[in-house]
Amino acid sequence: MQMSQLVFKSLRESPSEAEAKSHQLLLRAAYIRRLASGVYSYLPLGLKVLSKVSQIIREEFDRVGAQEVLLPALHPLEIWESTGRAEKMSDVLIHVETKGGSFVLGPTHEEAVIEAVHQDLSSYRDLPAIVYQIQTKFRDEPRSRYGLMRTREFIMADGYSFDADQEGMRSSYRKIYEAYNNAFGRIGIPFEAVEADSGAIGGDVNHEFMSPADIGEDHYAKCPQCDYRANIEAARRRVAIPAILKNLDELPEMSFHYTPDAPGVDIAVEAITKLGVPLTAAEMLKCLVAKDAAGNLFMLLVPGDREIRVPSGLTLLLDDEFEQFPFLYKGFIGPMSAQTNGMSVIADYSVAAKMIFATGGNKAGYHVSGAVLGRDFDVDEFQSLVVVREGDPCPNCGEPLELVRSVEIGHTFQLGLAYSSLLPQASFTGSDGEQYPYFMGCYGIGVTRLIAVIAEHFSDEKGLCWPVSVAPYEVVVVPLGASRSAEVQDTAQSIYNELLGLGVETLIDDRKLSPGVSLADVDLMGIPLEVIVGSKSLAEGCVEVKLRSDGTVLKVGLVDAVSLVTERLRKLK
RNA sequence: CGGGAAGUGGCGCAGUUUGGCAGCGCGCAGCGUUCGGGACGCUGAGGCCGCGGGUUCAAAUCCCGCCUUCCCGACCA
Repeated sequence: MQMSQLVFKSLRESPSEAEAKSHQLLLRAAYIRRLASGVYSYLPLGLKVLSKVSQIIREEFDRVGAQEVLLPALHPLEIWESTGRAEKMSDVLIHVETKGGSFVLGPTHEEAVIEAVHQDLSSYRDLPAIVYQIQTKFRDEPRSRYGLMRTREFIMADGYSFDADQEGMRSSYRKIYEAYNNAFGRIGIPFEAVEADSGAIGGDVNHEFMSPADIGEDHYAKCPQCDYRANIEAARRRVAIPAILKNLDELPEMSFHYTPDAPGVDIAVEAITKLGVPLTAAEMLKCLVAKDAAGNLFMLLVPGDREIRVPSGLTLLLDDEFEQFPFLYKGFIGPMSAQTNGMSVIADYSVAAKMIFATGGNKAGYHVSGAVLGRDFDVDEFQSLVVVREGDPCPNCGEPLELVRSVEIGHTFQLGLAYSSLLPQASFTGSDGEQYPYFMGCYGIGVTRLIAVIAEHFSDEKGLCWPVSVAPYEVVVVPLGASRSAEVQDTAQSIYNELLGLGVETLIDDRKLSPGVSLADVDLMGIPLEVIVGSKSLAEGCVEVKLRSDGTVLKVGLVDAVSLVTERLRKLK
């Protein structure tokens, strides 16, 4: 490709809207252009990268036996109503009214894929099957940001597996897990698979693939000692529970304190301390009330200095929901007699370790101190209920955990029967002639987000710096002063032709520009290998081969130039 | 949805305080001189100053309303 023909013009300064490095560079080097907030066009260079990333993912899906399909982006509203997700995911759904009825733009494709394949997977003989697509998704993000990082329209590679039983599902899951590791490995970015929370999609075991990055919006806990890795939303910590519990008889009585204007933990601690009972936030019991889908109430107990991690399946009560329960005094809730009021009590393990707490008095304006586990309140179940912090003990080995800022680039779910149990058509006939629901899995890679992550990771002060696996071109030939020197012109042209002839994806900067501009543009663009042809080195019978990633330049004789380039390319791959 | 900042030629910005010819740098077009790391001279094109209303002899500038964009937070398969 001749750069004079390429739809490309670099920007010397980045548009003020761009904050993240990847966003700035992708705009400056003419890979993408913004159409609206969180909506981007891919220019020729951007599309080349997108195609390469997609192709790697495609090959790895294919390698484990998944079959590519293409599902619609436009979904009849009814299929979303059929699983209740028109309601559940209403925040992100973009609605489209047409002469033919109400539609939504697909943010994900569980319903659509079932509609697409269930006729063809109607017998146990048809299973297992994995299909995938690489397609545009639409989500009405409340806050798109960081260029391709979080957008309202983005491309995802999403796979769906269909199995006859749980063991089959696990086996399909392992295949995709492997495919993901291979795909991210080929691209060459750092990543780790971590245990994850299943969130709104629901289901059983799942993993997130995280890539550490400064612009990451997620954190995961990592144990430096063992292989424990978990998303902050799923991470647990170890709590040591003393073997000998305190003797109840020797403990102080529970006493009430009048703390009228002290609903939160911090001000309650202050108020109670002022009343002559010194206290820290850690000695306070934070009591939150949540409900499950069936409307059952749960009281969740964590130490006052910790943030709660709400178990999946539960949601905290909203303000107006509190009013439905006269025994709940918001800001003054305590665990005493929770069971009598129909609540199950779930406490963090650390509650069992400490046993004595100050907490809400279950009366407006009152707190208590000296509430003792097993005497003044009871716990139905202990769990790890707090959001882990840097330094918390690893649940496996007890070493202090580290928190890593990262970007979610992929997610794999074992859905089990979560969707197939809701949709009668999501079933097959077993060998006994009965109908059974599919055991499903679903898997997603944010392809366009990946581009942002790659750009973020592979860039320096000069610009982008793509790994060969996804670079828009492998080599760029840069003649310096070609308009003044027929020799430079001819040499560059013949190297270019020769590389093209060998099937190397090559670009030549045939624009009539001064050398500084040309070299700066080419660096900004981030092509892995630059072949610089100038009169100075030509006088010695040489050209220069520059490795963009580390800036090293190798002078090489004319006759060896092409073979050196192809050899270096081979090494880089 | 809450808090903050900003919208002036393709990009970056000044001008708004104190109303009075719409400017600068980059980019773009032409000519010439340059030429191994974003060169220079001359000439030129390109603007509904986000949109709508109001005040005024006069509005980029003051007032009211709206829209858009970005940042922080809430949210997030």
